[in-house]
Parts: sequence; C-alpha cells; structure tokens
Amino acid sequence: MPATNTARRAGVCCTALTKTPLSQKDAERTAVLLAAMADPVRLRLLSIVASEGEVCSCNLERPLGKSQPTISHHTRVLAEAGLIVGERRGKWMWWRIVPESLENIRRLLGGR
Amino acid sequence: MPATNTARRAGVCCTALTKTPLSQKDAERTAVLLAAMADPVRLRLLSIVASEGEVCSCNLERPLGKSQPTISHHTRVLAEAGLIVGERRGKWMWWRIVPESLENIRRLLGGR
DNA sequence: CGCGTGAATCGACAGAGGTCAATGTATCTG
DNA sequence: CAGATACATTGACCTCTGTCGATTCACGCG
Repeated sequence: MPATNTARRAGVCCTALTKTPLSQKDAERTAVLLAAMADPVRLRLLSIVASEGEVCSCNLERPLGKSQPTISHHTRVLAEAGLIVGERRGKWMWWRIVPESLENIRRLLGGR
Repeated sequence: MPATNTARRAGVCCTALTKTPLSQKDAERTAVLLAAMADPVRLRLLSIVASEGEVCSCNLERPLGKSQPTISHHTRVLAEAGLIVGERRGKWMWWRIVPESLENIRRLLGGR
C-alpha cells in the first residue's frame, strides 16, 4: 500500500535551465514537478493552503467546488510532488506547503 | 468562507500565490503557462534555446530526437504561452526565449 | 517558371489525466 | 458494539495531449 504523505520529491534541484541544456533525466523530473502545478484546481488549492497556513481537506471542497474524491486526488498529486505535506490529526487531514519546493522551482527558472 | 478576491489584472502577472488565494481566472491563466513548461521535450527545448541564445527549428530535431512536426508543435505551444518568440529569416525560423515570462513565473511562485 | 528545402498543418492513434459515484478504510462518539 | 464522520481507493467516462506520417504552404534559387 502506498504511503499517503511520502515526502519524496520529484527532483531536488538542478542548474537553472537558462544556463545549460537540461539532461533528459533532469527534464523529466522537472516536468513532473511543473505538471503537478499546471492545473487550475491545484494552483488554487496551493494558494489557499499557503495563505491559510494550514488547511483541512474538508475545508477545501467548498471553496474549490470539487467533490471529495477529486480533492483527495489533487492533494495526493501535490504531496507526491513534494509541494505539500499532510498530517493526520484524528479524523482530519491537515495540509501545509513545503516552501523549499517552490524555492527550487524558482531557482530552476533562473532565480538567484 | 473566504470570499473570492477580485481578479485584478495588474499587468501581465498576478500576485504571488503564497500571499492570497488565486482567483479562478488567474489560476487558469497560470495553469496554461505552467502546462507549457510541464513537458520534458519543451523544457529541453527551452534550455537549448536559452543557452544558445538563438536556435533554428531545423537545429532542434536532432538534439531533441523528435520529428519535424513534433518540434513544430512544441515551438507553437511555447510561443503561444509567450515563453519564446520566433523570427522568420528566409526559409528558416529562429527562436529565442522571452526572459520576462520566466521572471513572471518566478514572481508568481513567491519570488520578489 | 519549376525545383528543392524548411516549416506549418492535418489526421489518426495511443496514452495520460481530471472528474465523480460507489465503495472501502480509519477514527471518534454514544 | 453501532453509528457517524473524514478521507482514501476503485472503476468508469471523457477530454486533452504528445507523437508521427502525409500533405500543404512559404521561401530561395536556377
């Protein structure tokens, strides 16, 4: 059974793509990371979690206008990409973002 | 319930997604932009163009290992997303990146 | 003009991905 | 224990997308 909140990241970091051509491997890992963000629902989910600090899954269905399985699907994708982490507290699942992951993407895009 | 904030179109980009929840509109536009980068072939294409400065379409087929229609498809996607611009010189099409687009994404991800 | 070359478009195919109803699993409460 | 609640998983459906062969378009050169 696959663990739900594996903090495995799809690519620690590589050199900025503007400096030197990406290898096949790096491109694939980076594409997975970017694909995790390339969805309007997940972007809004991320922004809600980021601005609230910590959000329960049950508090995401209404603002996002999606069913419970769909929310669960998106949190899973984001968690597997290392963009958010979940913590179980009783019946509830609390999510918060992983700031380093966004930092890595920024660096890849040529940031500092 | 957090009210959907007004979609203010301040220039090309929007506020960092870590600050305040994204509007539906902003999320969709950003998702299109990120989806354009969320592909290994396009990431490598971007990195080649960025590091070379200027690349002809015919010089992309071999390093990327894709057919001519496929290359044309990817350059089209990247160009429509505003990540690269093409200039026709005779029979050849020359591509270069648009640095501001990457800058916008970085800012969206929380970069200053 | 015709010919050759580079690029865009079309058509078809296979694979990936978003969505939800139904179901399963874990946790709390009475 | 039974019941309720929150989340995960399954299965199915449909759309989107990457890919390439074939074709068409655009440009330069004799």
